[in-house]
Amino acid sequence: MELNNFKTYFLEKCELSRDEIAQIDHLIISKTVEKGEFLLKEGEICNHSFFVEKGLLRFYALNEEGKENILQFATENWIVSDRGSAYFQQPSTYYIDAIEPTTVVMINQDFINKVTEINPNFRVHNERLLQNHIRSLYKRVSLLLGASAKTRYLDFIKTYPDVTLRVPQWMIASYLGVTPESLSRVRKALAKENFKPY
Amino acid sequence: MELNNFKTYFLEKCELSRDEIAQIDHLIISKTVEKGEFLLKEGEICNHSFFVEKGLLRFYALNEEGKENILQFATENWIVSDRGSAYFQQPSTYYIDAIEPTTVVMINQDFINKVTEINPNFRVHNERLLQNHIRSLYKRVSLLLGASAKTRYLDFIKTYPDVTLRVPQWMIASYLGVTPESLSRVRKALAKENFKPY
DNA sequence: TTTCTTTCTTACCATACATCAATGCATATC
DNA sequence: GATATGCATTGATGTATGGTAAGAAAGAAA
Repeated sequence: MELNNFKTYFLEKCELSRDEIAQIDHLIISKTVEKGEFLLKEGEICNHSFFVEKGLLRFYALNEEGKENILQFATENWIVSDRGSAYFQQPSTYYIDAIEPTTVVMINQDFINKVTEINPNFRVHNERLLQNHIRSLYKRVSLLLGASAKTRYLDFIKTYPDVTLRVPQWMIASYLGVTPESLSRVRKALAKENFKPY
Repeated sequence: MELNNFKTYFLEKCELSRDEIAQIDHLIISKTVEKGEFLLKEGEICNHSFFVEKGLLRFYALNEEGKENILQFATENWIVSDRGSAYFQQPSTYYIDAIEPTTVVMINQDFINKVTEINPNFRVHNERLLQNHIRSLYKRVSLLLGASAKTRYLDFIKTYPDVTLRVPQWMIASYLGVTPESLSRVRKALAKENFKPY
């Protein structure tokens, strides 16, 4: 297994040297899952972060009526995890499954400790990830509080054009907090006003 | 100024000793603002985190139409900040103002560096704050995606009973993403089914 | 007290979005 | 080829919530 995305990520984003990466090579554990397979289910403790080497994951919750609320998608070079579950060692209330056949690198606390030991810069990178995450969540909340389905959809395809093309429409609807039917109508209205995303 | 809440917080939550707190005493800067005064406005870089010693703050954004979307309230012992703005040194898109006359402790990067130096345990505490923050944001997004105004309101008064009693209803409405009128109707319906929060 | 201001409520109507049900249209399976 | 399955669209209708406007209630100020 090559895992080139993962290694490039560490070289460029985390500023590790090739030599440093070689030192942790034996700790890199990857896993391949089929479409529909789960990496995390409600009730489990989420002891890994999943780096998407290839493929597409979704992170979602079930509400009381059993409806899926998609909180996040993750394509190549994204990391997804219920960090809270890992951090507080509490059962997760979320699910992670694969929308496409997907290869992930499984990052656990051991791995993080080791990398931090080799290069303390990794800690800085990790914090940047958290900060970015919070920012995107703030934006998400703002949009959900105030914006129409149309506005939210336009923001989505602008922010995640790659995801837009790879996931079924009903999942985008779930991410936006509307029904698939409503999203279909939003798209129809946009088409009528001659909107071209690409 | 006594700042007992702040010091107790550091003693208990951050596990600093009295001696260690004495060492940073000269770095503790507090500020008192009147009701309606701002601690942060859109366009400014948010170089502080604000620990609420006494009073009540709100953290909000304005949408395109000028409507306030309240993202967070902060009562005694809470910390509020646009950490993203501080971290990336970019102008904030948010506002922080006082709902009650409020005394805050202004925490800047210098302060954080100094405390971390004195007691590395502070870093752990800081990360716990971030993790908790992300968890609460996830929950918020889940509720906004799937739950009715009534459900969101019930969750709010359960999660923040103290805030519920101290802020005007139209601000709770703004936090929930509904109009004050709608919230009033939700409350009426709850009263009719003989709901007692306390 | 009286007045002024802000907040909350209520009534009426409008609208965005949900729900239900039918149809179309691919792609997969037999 | 026929048929099943999953997804997108459409129409009819329902419902939750929004918008407007007015009045009631509660504080704040005079």
